[in-house]
Amino acid sequence: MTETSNEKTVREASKPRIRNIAELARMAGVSAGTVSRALAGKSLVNAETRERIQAIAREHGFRPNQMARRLRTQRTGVIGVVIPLGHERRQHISDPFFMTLFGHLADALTESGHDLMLSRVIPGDDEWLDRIVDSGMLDGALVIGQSNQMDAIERVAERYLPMVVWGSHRAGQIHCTVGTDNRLGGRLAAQRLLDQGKRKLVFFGDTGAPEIADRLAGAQDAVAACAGATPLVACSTHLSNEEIPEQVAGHLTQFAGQIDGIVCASDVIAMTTLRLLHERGVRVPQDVAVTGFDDVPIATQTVPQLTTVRQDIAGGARAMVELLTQRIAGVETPSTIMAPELVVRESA
Amino acid sequence: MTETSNEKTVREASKPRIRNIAELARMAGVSAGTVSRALAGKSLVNAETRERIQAIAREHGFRPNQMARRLRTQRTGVIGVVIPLGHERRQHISDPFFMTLFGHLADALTESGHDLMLSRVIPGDDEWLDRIVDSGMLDGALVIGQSNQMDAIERVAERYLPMVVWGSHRAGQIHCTVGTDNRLGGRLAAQRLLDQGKRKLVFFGDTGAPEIADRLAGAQDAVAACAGATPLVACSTHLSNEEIPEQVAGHLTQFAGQIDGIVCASDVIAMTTLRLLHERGVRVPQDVAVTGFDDVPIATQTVPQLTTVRQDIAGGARAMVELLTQRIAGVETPSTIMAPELVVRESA
DNA sequence: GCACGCTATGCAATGGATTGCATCGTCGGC
DNA sequence: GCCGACGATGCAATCCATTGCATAGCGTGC
Repeated sequence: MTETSNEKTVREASKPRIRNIAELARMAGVSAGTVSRALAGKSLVNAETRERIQAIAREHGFRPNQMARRLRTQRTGVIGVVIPLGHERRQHISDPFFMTLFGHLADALTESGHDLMLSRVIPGDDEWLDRIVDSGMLDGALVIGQSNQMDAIERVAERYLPMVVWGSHRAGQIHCTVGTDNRLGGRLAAQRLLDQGKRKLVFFGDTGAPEIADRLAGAQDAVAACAGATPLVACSTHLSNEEIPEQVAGHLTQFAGQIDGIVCASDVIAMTTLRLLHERGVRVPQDVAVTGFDDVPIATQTVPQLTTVRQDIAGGARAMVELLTQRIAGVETPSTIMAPELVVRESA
Repeated sequence: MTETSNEKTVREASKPRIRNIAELARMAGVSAGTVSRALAGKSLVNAETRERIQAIAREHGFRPNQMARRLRTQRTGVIGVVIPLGHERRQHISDPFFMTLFGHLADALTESGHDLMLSRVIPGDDEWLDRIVDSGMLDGALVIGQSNQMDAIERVAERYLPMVVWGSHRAGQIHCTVGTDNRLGGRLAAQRLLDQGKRKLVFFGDTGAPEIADRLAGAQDAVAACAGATPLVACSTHLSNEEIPEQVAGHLTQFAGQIDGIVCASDVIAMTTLRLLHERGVRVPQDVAVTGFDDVPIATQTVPQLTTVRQDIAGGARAMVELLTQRIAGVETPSTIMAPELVVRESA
């Protein structure tokens, strides 16, 4: 039954299917080597022969087996994009920042002729990244976010060159990162609130990830430098979509009436914060001003529109691919740190 | 220079690297075949020998070359996820619906032990899908959205069994789809507006994609069945994030004061609509009620929260993977159509 | 007319794991 | 003490495209 329906479906193309290069060679009356060269468009083959071979291939819809090709050439053309979900299992599915970066990476990789293989990992042991880079499937790896896996990443970087990581750069680290100056970004956000006359600020974010910790540090820098400002309070707020509303609501209740500015570690947190403030009848930005971080597309669609710190996600994606290409070629590239930019809209 | 830094980096592991199974076999004093069996955990090998071989492999961080394995076994364990960007080049990068589905697919595939290879294609010719499925890299393909590429998909489905498509099912079509009953969904949305006493409805969406066309048809069904309701007007609104605000703004200006309900083809369109209505001082839902479609996570974060038609995205993703698994095994599975569900929140 | 060079093509090794079949040794049964 | 059986392992074919080297054929220059 199974086989029947299978065969019925498989065999219906107009021309008999060509299985491999040798078969095509027989049909064309040449050797397999010549077919290989002809299909690769090499100039070593007579133009006429090449055309003939390509015509047959086209007619029968033949395409050389990629596995064999890759085994032989030792290059796969595949780049692994790895998302370590260190603490937040569900974070990235709906996280617009990650998805935006991912989309741009897909664009940049496609343009440079690479395929993209996605691995979402819940790091169980400390070998998860080793397994990926040693699979023999990849020409290189792009890691999105360090999560709490700095050690595992660092260890692999010691021996595996073609890897670029989105995240924070710490002094002395081996692995190559692309990322924003998060500390400066955090400072810009807090400074904006201070400039608007706000003095009682809180920070919403999960400082388990190094990027977020940097943003908090930057915000603290700004607040500490401002006479009359209450010391910045950090409220742990995870990045998972399910948890944000509850946690933010808790914070807002706790600090009701005692704060006038909120530095959010991401636009997603900010968006929820805006909605919950609205439900409580708090006016934004008059009563409480709010800043986001990332400047993802939805930041322009919130009510009120979000004042946020922009990361150049598209540029970062291009940089990651460019650096990776160099590393695949054997060049030991340095990290790239991009400047954040304050985008003033309505919420602060 | 390049080579130097490369060598320096490559050679730093504690143990000398094992290149292939034969080398490991020599070290263990057995044949390559035995090593292969031992690493695969097969019972044909003596338990003691197996342990010894595995120990050596672990110690040296050896993992068998996947290319060779796949070439030999003719199975790759890789599923291609294909996103045809028929008309809207930028749509999917930021489209939360797509990203949510994609995330769930990634989960489901990972759980079933598959790797995920992403292909974003701008269909240039009518061979784009052939190229993907004939690459010899994939055990199967999942196509997200039919876009305007029904013909290309249908043609490939005639000869290529292991493919499942997210989208609409049309009578007589060959390819296997998983999707929501979009017509019913459209009807539910419009009916909700009618039930709230709205009588002058418009539809925002791009009917170039079959799913959207179905939603419109469903909405029209409901409106046509309602005595006293003005015929539904369809306003073309593309799904790309850059175009939505402009187009929606145009529609709102055009119909200012003449409408009291908007059926949006997606939550993203609805979200922008909510913001623009707010800017114009139009109260939602009192003056104009708005419905979305999809029920993506951000639908709960809008102001006011979005009344929308829920698609079971997670369930759909699981269904796609399940069907694909069967098709890989040679079973000709039928399409799955899921029931939509109206989720009433605040906007209608 | 011969030697040399160039182009087009064939030949065969190569990449690395998998697996059916053959083989060897050992143990149990009678 | 011999034979059959079974467990463990080796051998070699196989998957399929790529590519360095060899060669055949033709043309040209002297």
